[in-house]
Amino acid sequence: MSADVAARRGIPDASVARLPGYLQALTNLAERGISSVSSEELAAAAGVSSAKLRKDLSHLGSYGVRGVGYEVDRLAYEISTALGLTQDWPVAIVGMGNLGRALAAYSGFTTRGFNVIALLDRDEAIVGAPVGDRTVRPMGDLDALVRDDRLAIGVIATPADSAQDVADRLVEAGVRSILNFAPCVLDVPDDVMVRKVDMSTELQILAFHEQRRTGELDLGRTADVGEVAL
Amino acid sequence: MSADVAARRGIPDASVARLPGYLQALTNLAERGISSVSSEELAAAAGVSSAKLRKDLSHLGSYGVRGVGYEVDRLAYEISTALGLTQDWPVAIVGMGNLGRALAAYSGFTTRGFNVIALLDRDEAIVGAPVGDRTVRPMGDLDALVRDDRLAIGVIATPADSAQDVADRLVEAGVRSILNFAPCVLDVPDDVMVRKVDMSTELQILAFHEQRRTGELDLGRTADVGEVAL
DNA sequence: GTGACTTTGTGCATCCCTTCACAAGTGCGT
DNA sequence: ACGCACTTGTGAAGGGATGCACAAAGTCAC
Repeated sequence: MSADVAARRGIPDASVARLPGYLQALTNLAERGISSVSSEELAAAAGVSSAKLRKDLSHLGSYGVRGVGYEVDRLAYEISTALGLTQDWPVAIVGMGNLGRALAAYSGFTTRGFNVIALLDRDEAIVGAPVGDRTVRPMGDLDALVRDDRLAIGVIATPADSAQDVADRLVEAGVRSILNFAPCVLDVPDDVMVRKVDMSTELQILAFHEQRRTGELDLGRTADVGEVAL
Repeated sequence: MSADVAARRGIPDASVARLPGYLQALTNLAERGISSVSSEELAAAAGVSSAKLRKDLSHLGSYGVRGVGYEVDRLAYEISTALGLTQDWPVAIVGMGNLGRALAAYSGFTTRGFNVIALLDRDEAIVGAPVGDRTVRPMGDLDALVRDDRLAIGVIATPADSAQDVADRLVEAGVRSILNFAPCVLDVPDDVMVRKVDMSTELQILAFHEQRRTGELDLGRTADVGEVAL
C-alpha cells in the first residue's frame, strides 16, 4: 500500500537521524546470535524509548510481528534499505592533516555502505604522499572522480579557512552531500546537503550543562528551590 | 530582572546547541575588525534565520540595541558567560589510537574554554609513550585528576567495545560530562551527560537523502510530482 | 479450537520549537 | 524638536516530535 511511498517520502528528519542507531544496535544483537528482539529491548539497546522506536519503525513499514517482536536480520535489512546502504557510496576525504589521516584510517567508514575512494589535498607538497595504502591526490581529480567513479559524498577535514574553498570545488564538481568537520558554516546551493561535525561545539554544550550544574549547587546553599528573590 | 534566572535556568536545549555557532561567527567578525552586527547579518553568518537568532539571544537577556544591532565583543562575552567558557574546563582524552591522537593534536580544543590536561590509555604498552608534548598516562590516574585538577569532562576515543568500560571508570572517578566518539550507546547514571559524535551516523544520514534524491529523479521520468498512483 | 498472554502499530494529547508579525525603542538627519 | 528609518524583543500562531494508552493481531499451551 502506502508503505513504499512512506518509505521514500515522509520519514521525519528526527526519525532518520535515529535509524543509524537502531541499525547499530541490531548489528550488535546479530553478532551475539540474537535473532529476535522486542521494541522494548531494542529501544534500550539504542538508548531511546520504546514508543519512539515503534513510531520510527512504523514510518518504514510494518516489519514486526505482534506478540513476538522484530526479526533482527529482517529489520536490519529494511533499515539498511531505507537508509540507502544496500549500495556502497563512494566517499572522498579532502584535507590530509591530523584529522584527515585519522578519518582515512577509521574503520567505521568501510564497515558498511561506504567506500573511501580517494584522499585529496590542496597542498601540492602533500599530493603524492602515501597515507595508509592510498596516495594523496590533487583537487583537480575531483571532476574525474564524480564522472568516472560516481563520487557522491565529500568529507571536509581541512582547517576552517580553506573549508569554503573546498566546498565550492566539491559543489562545482557535482558533489551534493558534504560532511564538514571544519568549525565553520558552509555556504552552498539549496540542493546541496551539509552536515557538520564539530567537537568544539559539543564540548561547549557539555560545558554549559556542567556550569549550570555547579551553579545550582552553589545556589542550593542559600535558596532551595524555585524563583530567586530579587 | 529575571534575565539572570533565565540565563541559568530556562534556556531551551535547541538554543544552547546553537550558541557555539553564534560565538564562532562573532569571533570571526571580531577578527575582521567588525564591531557591530545586526541579527540579520549574524544569522546569515551562523546559518540560521534571524528570528531564531533573536529568540535564542533573548533567552540570555537583552544585549542588543534597537535600530542598531549587537556589539560584537559584548555579545561574544555574554554568550561565553552563558556557556560557562569564562573558565577553562579541564579535559581528559581516553584512547590514544588514530582518533585520540588526532584529537590530542586538534587545536580547536585549546582555542578557548578548554584545556586538555591528560591523555590516557588502558593499554599498558602505550602508557608512557609521548604524544605531542604530553605523555600517555594510565587509567589509574583518573581519580587524582578529578580530585587534584578538577577534571570535569572526559572524551572517549576508544574502539566501541571498550567504550563502556572507560565510561564506567570515568563515572566512578566523578566525571559527569562525557563526549563519546565511539560508535555505541553508553549506559550511565541519570546525572551524567553524554554527547555522541559519530561520523558513521552522519554519513548514513547523508546517504538517506542522497538516495531519496536519486530515487526521485528516477521517479520523475514517469510521474512529475505529487502522489504516486497505485 | 479456544482462551490467555504478549507485543506491535497508531490515534490522541501534550509539549517544545520555529516562524510570523508587530509594537517598542533607538539613532539620524533636518 | 521632530519625524523617519531601522532593528530588537516578544506575544501568538503553526508545525513537529514525543509520550500515552489501547485496540488489533499474533503466539503458545493445552
